[in-house]
Amino acid sequence: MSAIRLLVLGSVRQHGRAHGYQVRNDLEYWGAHEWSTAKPGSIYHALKQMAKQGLLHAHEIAPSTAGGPPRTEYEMTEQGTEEYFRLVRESLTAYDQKMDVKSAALGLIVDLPRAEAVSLLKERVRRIEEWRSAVTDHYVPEEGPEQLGHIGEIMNLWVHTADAEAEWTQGLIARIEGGAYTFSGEGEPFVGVLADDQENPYATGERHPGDDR
Amino acid sequence: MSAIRLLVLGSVRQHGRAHGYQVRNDLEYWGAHEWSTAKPGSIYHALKQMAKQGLLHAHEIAPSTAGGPPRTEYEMTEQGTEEYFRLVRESLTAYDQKMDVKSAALGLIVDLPRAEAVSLLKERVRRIEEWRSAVTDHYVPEEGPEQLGHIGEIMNLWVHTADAEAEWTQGLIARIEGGAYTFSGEGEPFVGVLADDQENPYATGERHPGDDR
DNA sequence: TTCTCGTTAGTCAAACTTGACTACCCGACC
DNA sequence: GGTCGGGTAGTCAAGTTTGACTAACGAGAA
Repeated sequence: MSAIRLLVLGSVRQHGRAHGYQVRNDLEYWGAHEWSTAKPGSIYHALKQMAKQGLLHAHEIAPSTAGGPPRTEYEMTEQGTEEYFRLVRESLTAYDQKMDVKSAALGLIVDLPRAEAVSLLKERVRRIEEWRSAVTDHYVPEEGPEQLGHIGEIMNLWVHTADAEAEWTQGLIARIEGGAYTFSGEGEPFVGVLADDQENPYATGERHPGDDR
Repeated sequence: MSAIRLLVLGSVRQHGRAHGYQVRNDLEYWGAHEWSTAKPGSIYHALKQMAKQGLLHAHEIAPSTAGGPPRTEYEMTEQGTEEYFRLVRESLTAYDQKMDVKSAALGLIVDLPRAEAVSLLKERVRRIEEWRSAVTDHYVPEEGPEQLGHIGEIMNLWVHTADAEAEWTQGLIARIEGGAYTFSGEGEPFVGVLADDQENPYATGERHPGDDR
């Protein structure tokens, strides 16, 4: 599953009520167009789809004074909030080496209480290690690893990547346990969206690092 | 871009001529259903699309004696071969942190001459380092990194991942330069596809490590 | 004999993604 | 006073992916 729903729900939730263009701007502000499928088409599609499924409630709104077509504003439903937290938790614990899901989950992690964030990350590390030993056990043929030829390098890369990520996650856990960042229920949350009147420093259309796709 | 075309072209090329089910089996043998979008629908779609675009040539064939519907066999065209090598080269050098493309490229790297493989991998390392410095330069705000809050961890993860991959790639380069594996033009190639009569040890439907998606 | 199961080979609708496009308004420039 | 660029808000067709489904045949069980 892609990170698009997670990102869109996260944005709508922080606004309370938002229209597509606002969400689109948030995601651009977060840099999400560079590491996920967050293009206009996907965002509007996700909004409509989730409205159809009852995760969001849609309101038709007259065109803004700034010009442009009439907008649709979306609000979280109870069901949407539940789904949002389910997705955040799942994305934090599931090891599936997809950059977009990882990055999105990391950006939204502070919507959880600190203790839960830590325990989910520990679960993630546990699963990475489980995955690692399953792979090394399963894909080493009885005739010895030479049988795999250069194909063995694929597994080698996976394992190396998994190790690097586990190590990094341990570091993150330590930082969070050490009191870094502001989590849910700990006072003024980190401002992760643009206010209505705030300009977006990244909405320039200019090339950014990571624009390699 | 996904890895599906690369994988399908790689499989057809090694067979000389192949029908969809054969390709599907190869990809399963390679484990590709676990780290890429290689499901039946995608495979057959890619074959048809590439036939339409002139990368493959399609032959209608009577049903096999083993039962089932009539098959279509595909053969590489000149254009398809060109596109295949373009894709392999591009996938080896472009740093876009997509597991599927990386794994596919690694599996097909021996279709290139050894010297070229090495120089493409060196180019890859160069690009990773370029990307790294672009990211660290660009995303550290003037007011100091604290301004980013927990969002900075996303960048932190990227950089850590990039470093791990660069290091691993250096290791691979060393192994290849040290004479490991058999590359194009070096005699009997590594057998990377299933012969017609060979059973597929992985086509069991059984759960494998990495089935986390 | 008939039934069911597994293998062979592929199709299809629904969902999602891509990239380009529309239409409106405002302010600046010439 | 016209028009040109840029911001606002979104649509659309074409391409891709997903997951479930079909249909034919052979082998072995009941």
